[in-house]
Amino acid sequence: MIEDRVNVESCSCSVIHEDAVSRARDSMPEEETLYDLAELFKVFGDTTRIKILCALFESEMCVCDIAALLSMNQSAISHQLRVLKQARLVKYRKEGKVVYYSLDDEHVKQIFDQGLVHIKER
Amino acid sequence: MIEDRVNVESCSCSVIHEDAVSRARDSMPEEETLYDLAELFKVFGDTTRIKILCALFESEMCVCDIAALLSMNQSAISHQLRVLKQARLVKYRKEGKVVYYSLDDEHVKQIFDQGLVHIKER
DNA sequence: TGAACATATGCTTACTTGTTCATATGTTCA
DNA sequence: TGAACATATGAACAAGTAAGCATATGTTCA
Repeated sequence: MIEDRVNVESCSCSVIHEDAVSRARDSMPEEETLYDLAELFKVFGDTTRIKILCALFESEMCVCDIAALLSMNQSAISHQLRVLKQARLVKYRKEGKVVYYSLDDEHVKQIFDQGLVHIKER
Repeated sequence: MIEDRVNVESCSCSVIHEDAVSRARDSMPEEETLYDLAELFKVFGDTTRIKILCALFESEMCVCDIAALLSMNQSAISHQLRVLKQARLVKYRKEGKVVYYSLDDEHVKQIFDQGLVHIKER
């Protein structure tokens, strides 16, 4: 062996701690899981959506209510509710022409609260 | 009163459930808190950063190790570590020219795990 | 001191994303 | 049926962002 350090393509530098790297590689969840996880947190990563979730902690609400609460137009809220719905963070029920949104899941609040704990300390 | 429904500016529709809206308004954390929370989750909302955090669950690592592990170049990792550092999710120690990064906080894993629980069910 | 190396950073580019506007869908009620 | 209304959605635009390149900083060691 001419080189005893492994050069990985698209990385200009060499592995310093082989053991740590391979342990990390072994413990790493599969690609898809990590992707889904990032997608989930991405949904939490917007002020409008955070506010919507926060509002729904209190009670179910229709689109108009949320729009009024946040002083935003109905379309913007509707678009964001779609994102939340796709992430299975909210569910809805229809009553005539009114659509009521509520939390789909108890984890939502737990994730939210864990985040709060982090930003609150210091 | 000619109108008994409140029309809020920049919202084309009217409040349907006054009580729910005002309750939500009262329970809503202050603007800054919600903003910070969204910023925090935004940091979790990227596959590269998720992978970096995941690697650091196992042990501290230097920039080159992480770059090799993720098959990405050193610059990209360094940029992302900066973001993680600013969000106080990772800390670092220097040993000569090598910089070792590790988790700053126990919440990181708890937030991570809560997210995992959500995506794993169904 | 100077070469080698680990890391950081400014700039640029390609891509993503939140919001708005206009309009479509679907429901109620006179 | 048709007007009024709640919601959804497609297109367009502006703002934000991740990654790469080039280079700067700072450390070690001969």
